[in-house]
Amino acid sequence: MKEQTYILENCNSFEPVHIFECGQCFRWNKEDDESYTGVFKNNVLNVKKENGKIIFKGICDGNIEEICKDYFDLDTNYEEIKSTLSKIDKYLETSIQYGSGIRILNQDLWETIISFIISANNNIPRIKGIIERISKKYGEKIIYNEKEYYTFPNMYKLGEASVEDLRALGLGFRDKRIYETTKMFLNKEITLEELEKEQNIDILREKLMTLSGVGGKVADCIMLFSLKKFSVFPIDVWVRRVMNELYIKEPDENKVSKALIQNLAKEKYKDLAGLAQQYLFYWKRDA
DNA sequence: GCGCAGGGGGTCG
DNA sequence: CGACCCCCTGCG
Repeated sequence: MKEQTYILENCNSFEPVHIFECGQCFRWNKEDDESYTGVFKNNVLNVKKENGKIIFKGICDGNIEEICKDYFDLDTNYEEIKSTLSKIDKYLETSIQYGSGIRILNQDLWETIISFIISANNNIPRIKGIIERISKKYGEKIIYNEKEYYTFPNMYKLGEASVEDLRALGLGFRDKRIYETTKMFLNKEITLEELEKEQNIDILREKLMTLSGVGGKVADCIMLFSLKKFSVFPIDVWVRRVMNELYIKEPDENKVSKALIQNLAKEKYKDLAGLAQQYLFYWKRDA
């Protein structure tokens, strides 16, 4: 495959560091020149912001412009979203200024399911390492700029791994969960297609939660980061901390129930709660 | 430098 | 509600 280039101009809502460091993805790494290189589907891409232009360059399985438009969700109007959210309160206004270039990626459902099962009780450097090792062992190799990259394995390839194989890759207690979830898909107890077409969020959430290793938080991340359900509001320790600090002000944040935070988020942010979560999370986690 | 404790984007029983 | 694998990080 040949290298392709696509340049995006006049985009005020696109900042590589915001997009790749806001916690939605695990396979993008910063280069020495501040650009980011990552693998998604069968593509290896480098993304660089220079003089206000976004330069996409890499090896793509198809037309680079179409692939970028889809993956970076370039047809969604973030100016409008940010304007709506900024009017809600001063916290959101500040956080949006801080993370003005955040975009929610259109990530592959299968990869997102497995990645967020791995994320449970884990930290980002280790999550990235595990996913890299899985890809290296079960994915396809792509050479770009004389470096080796590996695609994330499909369910059939990952299905070749035993629980012991997974344990050897450093998954820890998540080995069994990944093994079981993969088997559920291979046995067609559940399909990616039925998840992709399900529009009812509550039903979708329940279906996802039948998977081993998928609880409420992971299900919400999958819906937000892969299925474009902008209204869902994943609550992790950071988001709980922020919401308590800003609005609830309970001395012991652990006493604040998830339900209370969910209701608050829905009431304040409505159908854009998931995006509000990203701005707040990125803002307060860095602080 | 290196060794060691502490803890981490939650889920499950 | 406690256990859970194992790196990764930060301190001594």
